[in-house]
Amino acid sequence: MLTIGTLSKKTGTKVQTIRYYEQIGLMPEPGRTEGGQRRYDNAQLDRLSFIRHSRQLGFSLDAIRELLDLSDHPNRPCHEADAIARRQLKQVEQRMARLKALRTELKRMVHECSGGRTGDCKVLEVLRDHSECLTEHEEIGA
Amino acid sequence: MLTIGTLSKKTGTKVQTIRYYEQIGLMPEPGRTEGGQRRYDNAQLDRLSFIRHSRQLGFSLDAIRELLDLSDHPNRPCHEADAIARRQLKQVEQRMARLKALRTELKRMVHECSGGRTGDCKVLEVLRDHSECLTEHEEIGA
DNA sequence: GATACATCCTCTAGCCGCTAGAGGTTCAAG
DNA sequence: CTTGAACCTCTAGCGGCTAGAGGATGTATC
Repeated sequence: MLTIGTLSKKTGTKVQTIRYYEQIGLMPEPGRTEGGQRRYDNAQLDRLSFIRHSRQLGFSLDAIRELLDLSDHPNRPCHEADAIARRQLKQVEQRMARLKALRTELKRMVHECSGGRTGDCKVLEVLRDHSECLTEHEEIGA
Repeated sequence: MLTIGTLSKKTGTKVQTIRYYEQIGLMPEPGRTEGGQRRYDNAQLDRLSFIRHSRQLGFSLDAIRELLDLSDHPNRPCHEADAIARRQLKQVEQRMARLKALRTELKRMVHECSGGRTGDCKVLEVLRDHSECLTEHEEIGA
């Protein structure tokens, strides 16, 4: 049986985060000692590893909830899991495309800065005037 | 003089967001009508455009605060603005590198899914077992 | 058995950058 | 003078944690 601290170290998850996952129902309520401290078993270690690994791959907690559910039912068809992963892949690709455009613009800004006064600074000038940009980059979130 | 709604449309910023920027001191307090409604001038329109454009390029509100401050003092040397932009560029490049690794992994997962039962699903298998991954992808945030 | 002290507990509040909604007021057109 | 769109303030919520207060427990050592 593992304490929350041990689980924390083994999975690289902060103690508070583990408790948070329990609170939102992503991790099950573990057993407790007489004094009320949490004790975990290996199934729970595996579950947390799954969650963490999924987070590292960028899945949202909601997506992970679905994936865990699928993982808990090995006889269901797996196209749903596949769909979730494809969705995630698509998102990653969209974000990459956006970042690529941003990088281009930032590089140009930085290269053109001649190191004089802020009044003539190309960086600030570009920020002031979107029409100096080569690309559109409308979306802000994500 | 512009109403907040007009300013909103001109800059593509939601009304609440404009008020939020005022609240956190990023936008100055505008003039008011007798009845208490906000009225903006062109300087404020420019400022908001600057903010929005910077956001589109991924700058944090804190970074934008610095940039605005620099922009307000045209006689200072501009290496600070340059440094902020370089920092931002670096961040973008790091995020791109991370996303690239994620994309590789996700692609592999999706390609290897044979469409059977979840019990044999490659997607779920990879999530269960990090050692099946080709790349490390440790960081979660950002 | 006492003591020390690391780890655990719950609870609340905060981070970023907004966004939504309730409930009420003002402005401008007709 | 009435309508109704747009405005006002205020509070609370999103995701995904993170930090800290203030107190209880567990384990190793004497």
